[in-house]
Amino acid sequence: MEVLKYHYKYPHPSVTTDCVIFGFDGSRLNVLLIERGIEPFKGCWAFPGGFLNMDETALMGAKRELYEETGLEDAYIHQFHAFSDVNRDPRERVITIAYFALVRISDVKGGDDAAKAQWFPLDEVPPLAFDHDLMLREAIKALRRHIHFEPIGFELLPEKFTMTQLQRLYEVILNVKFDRRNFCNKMLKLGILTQLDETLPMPNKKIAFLYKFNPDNYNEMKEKGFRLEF
Amino acid sequence: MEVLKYHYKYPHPSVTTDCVIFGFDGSRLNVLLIERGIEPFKGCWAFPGGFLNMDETALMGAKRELYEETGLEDAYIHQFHAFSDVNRDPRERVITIAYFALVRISDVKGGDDAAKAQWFPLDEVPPLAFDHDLMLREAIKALRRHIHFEPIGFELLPEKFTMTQLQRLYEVILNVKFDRRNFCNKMLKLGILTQLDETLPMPNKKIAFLYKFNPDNYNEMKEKGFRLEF
DNA sequence: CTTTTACCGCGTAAATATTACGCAATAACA
DNA sequence: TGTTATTGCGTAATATTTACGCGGTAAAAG
Repeated sequence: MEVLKYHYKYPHPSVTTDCVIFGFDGSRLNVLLIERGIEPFKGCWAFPGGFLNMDETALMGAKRELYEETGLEDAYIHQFHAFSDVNRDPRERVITIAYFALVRISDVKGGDDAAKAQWFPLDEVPPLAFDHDLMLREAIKALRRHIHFEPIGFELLPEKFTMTQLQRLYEVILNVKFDRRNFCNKMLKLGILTQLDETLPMPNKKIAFLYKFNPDNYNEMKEKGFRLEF
Repeated sequence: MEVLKYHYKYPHPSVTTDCVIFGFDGSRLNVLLIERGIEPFKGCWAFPGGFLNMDETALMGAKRELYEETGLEDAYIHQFHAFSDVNRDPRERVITIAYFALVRISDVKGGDDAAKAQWFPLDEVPPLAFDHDLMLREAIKALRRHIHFEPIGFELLPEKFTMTQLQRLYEVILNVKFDRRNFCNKMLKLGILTQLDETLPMPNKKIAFLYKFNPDNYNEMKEKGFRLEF
């Protein structure tokens, strides 16, 4: 029998970090899910996550989970809620500090983990393990609020992108429709975009200008307090 | 010697909830602090908080802390961040799920706790125990963001209030100055205020109209997605 | 007792931002 | 070769925000 090494006078909950990883496929917002290989909820899909080590912060834990599943080390990552319902894990009391991450789907390599990982568009997400359905709703709400204070969309697009791609992204995240011309004017007036000389190298339709994100202007705006209204 | 009852194969952190309680004294935003009676940080001021019981959620724990210090049961309360730095508590690994609460200072009774509690205006807050200085900065940031999505100011004012009081509150929270006439117009146009026939019963200056918050209209707006821009 | 000062409520005009479209050009597709 | 979808470049109407003016009241100051 295994020796139990850690003794407490009062019971302590387990603490885990979960990471809701958002990606944009050009038309829809996706999340990366893991198929659970063990009970409970074996065979169910869930967000990547795991127990927090005693020498790492929650942020470090979330980054570790992200790295294990995607190979990415520098993605945008943000804590949005701690979930603490008493019976959210059937095994024992587990408190989860949840983060969302924004990544480029094309940058994601297969994880080190043997676990099966797969992207799901938001409207095709299957029922999830634990309270992860709730977690997803909260992550989306947090993302929608966050987008008003930081132009996080750029983390989801390729380095060079067309205005239409950017518009689609904002429309999908906020679940609204914009007029193309008005959206373009507003975005350009912000001054955080640089128009490139290049045009779309893979033209299905008419050629379109490519833009890239201008980090100098963006960081300056962030200092002064960014506000993006739609 | 005490018997240690709870055994784990892997170490578990302790989990606590802390509650940053905001109050408005008519001209400044205040927080309620507790003078610590025990080590560590004995004699230092800190936010009320304590260990989470195994049968309560973090929200229940935060409400319990709030009740113990203020006697209030129905105050506005909102989770804003989980703090997880490895050495934030010198005794052991402690993770804190932090909430902020908005209360009317006049409603606060002395707590059940023997602990010494005292209101401090934000610009007179002493150095705090643990990482509570950081916690306060994060709470203020969260409050400032939150005010754009919910008219939380009403939780901090008396039931009947003058437009000037409301303006002061918003100015103090957002750290800006508004034109009195423009602020008034904007607020009234929102449709969440009801003007009362009464006037200020304690007139230092000219008599001023009293308003109250109209919960029907407010709740309706919240359904449709509230956005308060300043 | 008179003046000063600080509020209060009620406005309005100018500047700015948002919204709703028009239109010609390009390229895929039938 | 016409149809359709998409791109870039506008502009006019509308709404919102901002910056003030004015007369009145009351406490405080001279």
